[in-house]
Amino acid sequence: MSLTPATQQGRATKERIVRGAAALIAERGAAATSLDDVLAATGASKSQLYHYFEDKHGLVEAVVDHQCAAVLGLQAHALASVSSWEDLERWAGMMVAIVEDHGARGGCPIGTLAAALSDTDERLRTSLAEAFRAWSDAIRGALMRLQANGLIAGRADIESLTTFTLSAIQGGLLLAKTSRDAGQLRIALDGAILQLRANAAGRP
Amino acid sequence: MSLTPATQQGRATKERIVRGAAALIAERGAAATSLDDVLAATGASKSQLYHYFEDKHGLVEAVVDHQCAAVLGLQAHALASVSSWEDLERWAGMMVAIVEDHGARGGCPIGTLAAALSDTDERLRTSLAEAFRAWSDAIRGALMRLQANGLIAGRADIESLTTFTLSAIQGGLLLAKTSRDAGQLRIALDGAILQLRANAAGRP
DNA sequence: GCCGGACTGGACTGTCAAGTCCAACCAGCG
DNA sequence: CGCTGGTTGGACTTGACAGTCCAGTCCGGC
Repeated sequence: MSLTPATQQGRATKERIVRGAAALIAERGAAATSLDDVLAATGASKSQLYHYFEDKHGLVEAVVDHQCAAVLGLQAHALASVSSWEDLERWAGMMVAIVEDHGARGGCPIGTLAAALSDTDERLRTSLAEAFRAWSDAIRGALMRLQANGLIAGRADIESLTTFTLSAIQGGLLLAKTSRDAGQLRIALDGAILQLRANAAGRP
Repeated sequence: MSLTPATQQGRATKERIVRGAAALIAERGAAATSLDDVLAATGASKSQLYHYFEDKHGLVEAVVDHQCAAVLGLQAHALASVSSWEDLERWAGMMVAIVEDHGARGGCPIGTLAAALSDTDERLRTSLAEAFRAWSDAIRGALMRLQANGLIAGRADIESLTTFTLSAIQGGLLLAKTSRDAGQLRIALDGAILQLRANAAGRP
């Protein structure tokens, strides 16, 4: 259980620690990130860290929540404006561009955390599972909008298509990061979109 | 660079250490596995470990190679016997069954290692990327067999379908492990197969 | 001004894990 | 038998890291 800061200053400090820790953990993993590393990177002191977080585990929890919120914020926003095939292509292009900009390193922060922490900590696993569920919700929303616009057939199994799309995203990100080639993500997303289009409503 | 044992006894010892370490690392991750844990689990001593491996990093390399070989052996074998849609369905069923048997924990050993180590160590990243490439080869082989049997159209883009299939596998495994629900893998694989069937050769 | 609580700096401690070292052990072989 | 080289047991050293503690500082309210 982490303490909620009472002052503006305290909030800033806690925020700074979480952001710094999130950056370090994203690039080297939670286990390989020491508290001293976080302290050095953020210019905070031991007592500040332990003032706001129970222990290292508490910090990691905060980082997980932070990353989930960040990724979901971006995805929910981007997917919320999808209501045509062109929009969907644009969204896919954005995903690939982001990965390319990072030199195809890191992949999806949530995916990486999920792979590493799901088997280690039950509480974190459920947080991550929840994040994937929320991401699914955003995708489902977009698909239903396409359906409402008559682009996807009414009888299509939206639920399965949603899960399938998310798995293509995650798998594509993992392959891209491992092979350092954003093209793998491109192929995975194109494949997923092709699948969606296969469910296109027939001409009226 | 790890030393190759000169005697039968030495070979057995090294093998025992790698297998034990692989099991521990698969369930808790490389960073969370101490050498003492490995020693305790295998009944080996410090000097044995350092006799056969340079250091911990060397052991992890050996474990990565071992896991890649194990998974690929299984996959290459299972995919080599695929030459009809029924075979492919059977293969998918096997994958889901394996995951279910493990209580949807752990996911793909290669995928988990890739997520954790790709950003940490370049040598390991290339090993993992190589493993994915070999896995792709096995998938491509199966698809080309389907194509040769007239089940997939000659003009289909086998290369993209291969990458797409692998990304569905990995994404499905990650979602399954995070949500502790093998059904997510089932959906991902069904989706991939549906996509392949969409490329079915037209009736002659 | 001054009191109390939120916040901060940083020294300190205990634990644990990586890696070293050496004294053995156990073949096979001359 | 005694030597040699591969192998083994386990104590020991060293360093890093999580977590503790206390002496403060800062700031709003009275």
